[in-house]
Amino acid sequence: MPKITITAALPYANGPVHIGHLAGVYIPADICARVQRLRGEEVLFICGSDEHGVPITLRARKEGVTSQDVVDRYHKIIGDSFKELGISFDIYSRTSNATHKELSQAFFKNLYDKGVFKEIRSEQYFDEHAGQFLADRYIVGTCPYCKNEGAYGDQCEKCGSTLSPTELLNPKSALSGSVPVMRETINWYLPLDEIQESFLNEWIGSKSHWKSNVIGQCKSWLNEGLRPRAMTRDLEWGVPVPLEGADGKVLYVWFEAPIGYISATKELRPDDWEQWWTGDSRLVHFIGKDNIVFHCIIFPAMLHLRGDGYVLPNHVPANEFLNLEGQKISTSRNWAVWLNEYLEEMPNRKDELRYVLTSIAPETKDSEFTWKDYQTRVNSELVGILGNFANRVLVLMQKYYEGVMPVVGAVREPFALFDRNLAGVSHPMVRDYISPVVELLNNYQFRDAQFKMMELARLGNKYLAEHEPWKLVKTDAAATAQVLSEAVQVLYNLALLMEPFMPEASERLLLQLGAGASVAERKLFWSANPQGVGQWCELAEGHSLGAAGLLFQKVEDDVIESQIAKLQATAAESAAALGSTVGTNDAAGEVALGIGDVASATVDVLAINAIKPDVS
RNA sequence: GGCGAGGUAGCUCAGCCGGUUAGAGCGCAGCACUCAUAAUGCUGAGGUCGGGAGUUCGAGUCUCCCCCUCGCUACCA
Repeated sequence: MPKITITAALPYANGPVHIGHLAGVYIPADICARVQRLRGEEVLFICGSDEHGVPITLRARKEGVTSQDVVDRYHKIIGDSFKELGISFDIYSRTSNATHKELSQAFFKNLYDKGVFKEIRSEQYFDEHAGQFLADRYIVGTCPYCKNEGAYGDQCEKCGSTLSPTELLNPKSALSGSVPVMRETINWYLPLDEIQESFLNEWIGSKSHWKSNVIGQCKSWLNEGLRPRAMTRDLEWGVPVPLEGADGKVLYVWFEAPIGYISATKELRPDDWEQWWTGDSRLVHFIGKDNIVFHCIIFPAMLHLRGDGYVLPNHVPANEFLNLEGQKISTSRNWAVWLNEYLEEMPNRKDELRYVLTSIAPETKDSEFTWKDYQTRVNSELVGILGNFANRVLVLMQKYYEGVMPVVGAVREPFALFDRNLAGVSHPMVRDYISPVVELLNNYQFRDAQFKMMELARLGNKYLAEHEPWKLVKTDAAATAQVLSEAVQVLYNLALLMEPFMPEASERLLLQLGAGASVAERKLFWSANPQGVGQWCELAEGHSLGAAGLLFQKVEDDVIESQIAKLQATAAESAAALGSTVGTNDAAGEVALGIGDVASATVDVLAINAIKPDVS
């Protein structure tokens, strides 16, 4: 049986995690990891903070602290909030630790010794004030085409032209505002062009089962023809290039960060980590659409060139972006719902967030989160359909049988929910509900899988409405026992089926059913036969149910209103702050960041412009 | 600008190797029920499937053109 390595994009330690990240990456990845564990697969779920790169140094400079201070702060905030939400990473590591430094340097050295890299000398802009080379993005000047004065060294946002820094008129450093000078430098490039024909075209071509957005993006790059890409940068903050005479150079973040998946595995399993990366192992990357190219082209290219049996990704189910109240999520404009704040302000509503974000997951296109929709989904689906079904069943059971599963004599057809002559995968409930959920999960269709799960709750409500045990109890004791008993079994299986989506609510419900949550029973449910399709599980006659309680609480209007008000207030505040710093030129400062940045987290470059350079 | 992904009911989204009356949830209207957090169940209204042209016996579904949104565009991550 192959091992399964599931990775979730490393969040960039430049800000907290928001609902866009969760909906696109961490919740689907968590559901996937939980399902595999329940099925008894050998799975590792790997993540950690991505702590290098220019934007972190800029934030540190802006705040007058060290880069390490910045990443320490966000690593803690991000890690704690993931843990509290119940994202079940086997490890949440970070790229500033020693294991990672050592392993990524070794990886680079290995490729270097194989003669993989091209050594290329080039002239780059250098900021003498700030004492560092400038990434194209951090050179600001006038666009040669449209004369926009706020154009970046790589692109003019106004007219959309792709630029190179030397084309900019009046170039200035976004760090210090000073005029940069050209300096010669040397960097090591990954020869993507050389392996396009021999490897990448065919490899990508073999991935016809991948999502259209992922394939499309890859083909777009391949069609253009790949070019060598620099794997080192002239920067202080990062993993030093492990070569003589490479002082002041670090590994490119996109070289080193994906290796973070491997180093985190090594940190977790020092003795057998290699089996997860070079053995009989399947690799799945959960990411947002903005880093498809890095996970589908560059990292696979690195692994391929490394050879040594390294596995290539089996699947990269990248998602699109989540919008918030009709607008793109934006860190610089503070237009986001931050996980750490949600957890504080909406206590005991973790599964509600998981549920809502799964039901609107941007699996095929950008999708939309609104607080009103959140309220509706919680109130009408979790409270109204699921919680209510659980509550009606449990209350009726207490009322009529004091919570003890009644003896059901001969099953009478008119009151039966399903044909008891069918078993295993042919069992009607398995065939119509459990198998489809499993199949959708196997297919990475988490939204549909969760919806199908909810249909079982709808079925339960319908079954009660059809047979009306509260009426039946007055005329037909045997039929009442049968109907309520079957309703309990539906609820029990529903509780098991809920687990990957809403682990805490599942646990609560199992407790109310007096079923605890034995591992054996879960395994039976999730992997009872070779297809990996679950088995219908039943509570025995005489079994005592636990105490009934409400599974979910309604979300009141005032809670929603205050969240919306907060969002608008903080956005207005941040707009005012930006406006005062950079005048009218505010919208130009958006730079998307982060390996895990699935929804346009941004930093304001021009605001940094106003900060005194630290020349010491 | 180039490339890629989208544009389907009031809202949020399915459907798209072309094939009978285009689906779901929410919202809305009516009915039923009263075990349940006024929850649930049933029925119904509601769409010229972004616009235009074409291929076809037949087009949300294929082709071409146009409009709009989002992403990528190689030194942001």
